[in-house]
Amino acid sequence: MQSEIRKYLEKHGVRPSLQRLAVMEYLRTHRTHPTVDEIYEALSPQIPTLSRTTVYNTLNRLVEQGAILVIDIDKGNRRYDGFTEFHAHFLCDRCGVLEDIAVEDSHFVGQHTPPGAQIRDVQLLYKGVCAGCRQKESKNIA
Amino acid sequence: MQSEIRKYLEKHGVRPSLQRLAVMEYLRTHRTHPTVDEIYEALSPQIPTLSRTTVYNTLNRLVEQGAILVIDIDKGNRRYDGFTEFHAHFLCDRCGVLEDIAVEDSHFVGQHTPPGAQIRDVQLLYKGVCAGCRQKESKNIA
DNA sequence: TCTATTTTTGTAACGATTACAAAAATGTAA
DNA sequence: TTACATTTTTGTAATCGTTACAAAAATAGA
Repeated sequence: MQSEIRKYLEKHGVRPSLQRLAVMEYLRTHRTHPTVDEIYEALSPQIPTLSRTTVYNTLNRLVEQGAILVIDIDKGNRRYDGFTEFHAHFLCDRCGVLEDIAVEDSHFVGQHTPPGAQIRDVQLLYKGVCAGCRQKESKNIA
Repeated sequence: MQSEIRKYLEKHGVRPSLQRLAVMEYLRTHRTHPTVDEIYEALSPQIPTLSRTTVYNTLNRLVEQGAILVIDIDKGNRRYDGFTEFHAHFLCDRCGVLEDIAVEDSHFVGQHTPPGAQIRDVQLLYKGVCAGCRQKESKNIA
């Protein structure tokens, strides 16, 4: 596990420090698209000296090097995705859960390019209300 | 023109005050996906007493009522879109320009819904470098 | 070991957005 | 019209995620 993460970082030109390994491994083992604070809180017990700034720095570096993706949704906190293969996301407006959606990419990638432009990234986001929140709301009304 | 904007607001349950009409009309006549500040600066000459807070309030209200869309891209400022029919966007990483892209919506809307969820909005964003910025960069290198 | 470079850390600053309360505008009823 | 209630606007202060910065710690190379 750890050695795979190490190779993954090196492949993307990121030196595998303790903190970077921990952040990268967290993203690879938690497909919840966590925020900076969620990552910081989760890793603090293991790395008591960890600083929030380090988490910010690390994530920014990983994004620059193409090792992870940023997802900017709604207001507030940025979220991160350790898996860069093309896939869509579903965001629940109510509880904020953000899920992966498998999508055939042929309809998106390489399509709809403005003349002369070069596309580097395609983001497809579905927004709405998840099954759980719909159930809660229907109970409240009834 | 003005009366159409007025009808549009009323259709969405928003009372057509002077400020709201101005913001809504600005979005319908400038398809540049402006930021709060761009809207504020543009309308200040016409409405000298205009407050930035009013622009924020108005935009939030319009979004709530489904009259306009928010686009959260990268870090920094939120951008607004006065046209709610489905279309994709292209964002230039370099100059920040955000353009509409006409897209056949059959591949997206109503597709890929997680079980039990209700979809309200679909956002498709292409990121890359626009024709103009590519040209500038190739000149700098040569 | 010694030295240069990179990384981490904590604090302070920044900036977009929101909270809040007062002032202004608008609507309604007599 | 007047009086009163409601909505909207406005300006300031607060909030909060993120970044800037400089010192401390860790790491790499000779």
